[in-house]
Amino acid sequence: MVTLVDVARLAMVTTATVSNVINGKGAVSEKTRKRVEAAIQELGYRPNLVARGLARGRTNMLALVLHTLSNPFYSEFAEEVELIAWKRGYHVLLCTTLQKELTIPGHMLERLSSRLIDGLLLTSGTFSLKEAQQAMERGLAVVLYMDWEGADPEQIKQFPAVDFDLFSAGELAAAHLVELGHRRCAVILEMPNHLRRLNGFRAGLASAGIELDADSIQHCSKDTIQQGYQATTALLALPRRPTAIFASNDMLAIGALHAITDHELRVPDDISIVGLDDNLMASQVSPALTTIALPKHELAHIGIEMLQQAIEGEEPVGVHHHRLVQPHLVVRRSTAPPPPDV
Amino acid sequence: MVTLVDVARLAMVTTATVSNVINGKGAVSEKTRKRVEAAIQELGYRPNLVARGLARGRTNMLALVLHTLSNPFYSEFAEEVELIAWKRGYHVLLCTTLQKELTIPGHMLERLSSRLIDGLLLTSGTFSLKEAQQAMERGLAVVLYMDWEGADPEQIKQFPAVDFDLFSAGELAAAHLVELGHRRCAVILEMPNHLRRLNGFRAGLASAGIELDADSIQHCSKDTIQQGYQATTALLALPRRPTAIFASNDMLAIGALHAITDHELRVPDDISIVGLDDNLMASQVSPALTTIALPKHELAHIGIEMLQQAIEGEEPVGVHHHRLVQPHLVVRRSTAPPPPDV
DNA sequence: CTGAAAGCGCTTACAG
DNA sequence: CTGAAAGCGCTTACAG
Repeated sequence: MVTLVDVARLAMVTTATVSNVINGKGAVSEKTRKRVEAAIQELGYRPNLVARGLARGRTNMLALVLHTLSNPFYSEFAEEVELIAWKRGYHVLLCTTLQKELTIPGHMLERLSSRLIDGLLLTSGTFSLKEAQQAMERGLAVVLYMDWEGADPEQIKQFPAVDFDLFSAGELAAAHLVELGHRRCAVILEMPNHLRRLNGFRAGLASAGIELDADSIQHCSKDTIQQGYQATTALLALPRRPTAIFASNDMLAIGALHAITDHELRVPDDISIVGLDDNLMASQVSPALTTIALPKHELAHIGIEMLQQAIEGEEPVGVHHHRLVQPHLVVRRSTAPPPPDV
Repeated sequence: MVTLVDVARLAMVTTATVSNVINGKGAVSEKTRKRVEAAIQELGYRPNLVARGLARGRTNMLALVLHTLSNPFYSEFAEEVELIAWKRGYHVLLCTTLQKELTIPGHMLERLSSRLIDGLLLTSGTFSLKEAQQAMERGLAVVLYMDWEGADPEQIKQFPAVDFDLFSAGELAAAHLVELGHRRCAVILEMPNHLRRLNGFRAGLASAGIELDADSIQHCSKDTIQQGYQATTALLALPRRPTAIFASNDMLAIGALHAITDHELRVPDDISIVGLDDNLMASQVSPALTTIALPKHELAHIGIEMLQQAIEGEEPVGVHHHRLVQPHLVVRRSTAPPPPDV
């Protein structure tokens, strides 16, 4: 292994100087800089990042903590995060918590707080805020990503956080359906996590004077096609069938699509569907799904930016601002005006 | 930050002894061990993994290099890898190459070869074997994961490698359809990557005396629902419509499902479908997909085991064995005997 | 502009 | 069984 010392020796300077040219700091004369660079080239020198990490007290690694990667939403998001982090010179450690729940809680956090990483990107459903607090106390920068609405607002304030404006997402869905002329709308949603979406949807309908019946709200426990299928089957059995369904997630919406088709009804002719998320499958199913797109790239970007600020200590402690990313409507083929005969 | 020195001071021993009790090596008397453990508890000491990494020349981190996470197959696999690595005390760095193709090739590999990680899990479609070779020369352990069949066999031999037996997967699909009584079969597959699956399928049919017509093979360039839809649409337009379709991937199979349904035909009454992969969606679509399951867990497990051996230098250089993981048939509702009137 | 030196927090032979 | 010491490969004030 060729080290700084080897380079220094060949270039006939001290390691401090080599370090300076590599990091572009300190004043180095043009002449010795050239000499050092030549030596680096000749020896094929690559800095040892572990040694650098120890000396600097910073490793340029982040951990992304997710519940699971088996939901397209999260895996697309993870890929996005990794790309953005990469561009800024960070590596990202992947941490998935779902399958590990049986092991000692906190064990994971301990390993992560052992100076290996500079910061933590935390999505909800993984660690508790109390655990996050502990991580911060051990000197880790922490940013909250997504869906922490259920938590105590006082605690949330302790952290920088980014999220989608999901209330607004619900409103957008309602506005679209109202504009098409629907009045009998139903909702299938994952509870309790998707409450904001429901509230937004309800508010959107309300502003057009439409109410949402209690029996036209179907709860699911997971964001799967299957649960969407079942929930929709229940809706189709209603005495007054809805003309439009808002699904709080694209997976649920796809399940709704299947259920409706299997019941010999047509989307959007008989029933319209609006999803939420705009995952990769949304545009591929048939008919392509009208959905509320959540700009993952933007969320990932802002989150990493905030984390970087926290790492560099620019963030005034205890006064963390929270940011919301705005969703937007993507109209495809699963929505249309309600059938005339209803 | 509390360090080894602090612990040593409190326990009134030297750092070597503290290190020994933490790592459970060297003989330490029961009495001092207790004292050291008490000191660790009292101070809340956590070893600095970066310092340890530098001293040991090993970081207990792996990198998983994937083309993308946006295919459920890969994201499920990644989650599996992370879990297994975790249990063995490794962290995994996520590296996705798809969106980075425009940046300088090899740049990524350079960063990864900077002593940050002990080993590389490489799937195909990411780095070239030449680049992998360079990584090995820089002292990185490398294991090849999946789908390297297109590469030069002489080069492959340089690496330990695991893969699914995809020829056998194709055979299984054929055997199942033959057993149900199908004789007019079609294939949709991603080319050129899925050649082994096709060959296996063909061989399976051949052993029952059935041939595969050239026009009943549809190529796709990507594993997406949409491409499966289009390929199937083409098959449905054939003068002699097939009674069964083998899709080389579940996403394609799901696309086939949609296409058939949209053409007012029924699965499996009119046409049977067999997928390949058994991703999370396979059981959720309607009808649930009969498919050839690729045991990802087993592949992940073996791969990490091989990598660990390579890291620990137990693997004799240049004599790497390759392992194949056997797939199996999962029968669900998308296959049935062919319709009687055909 | 360059060098000599201490330090980051561990581990690992080697004495005793 | 325990200690004294060197070493892992960098970075960072501080002199000069």
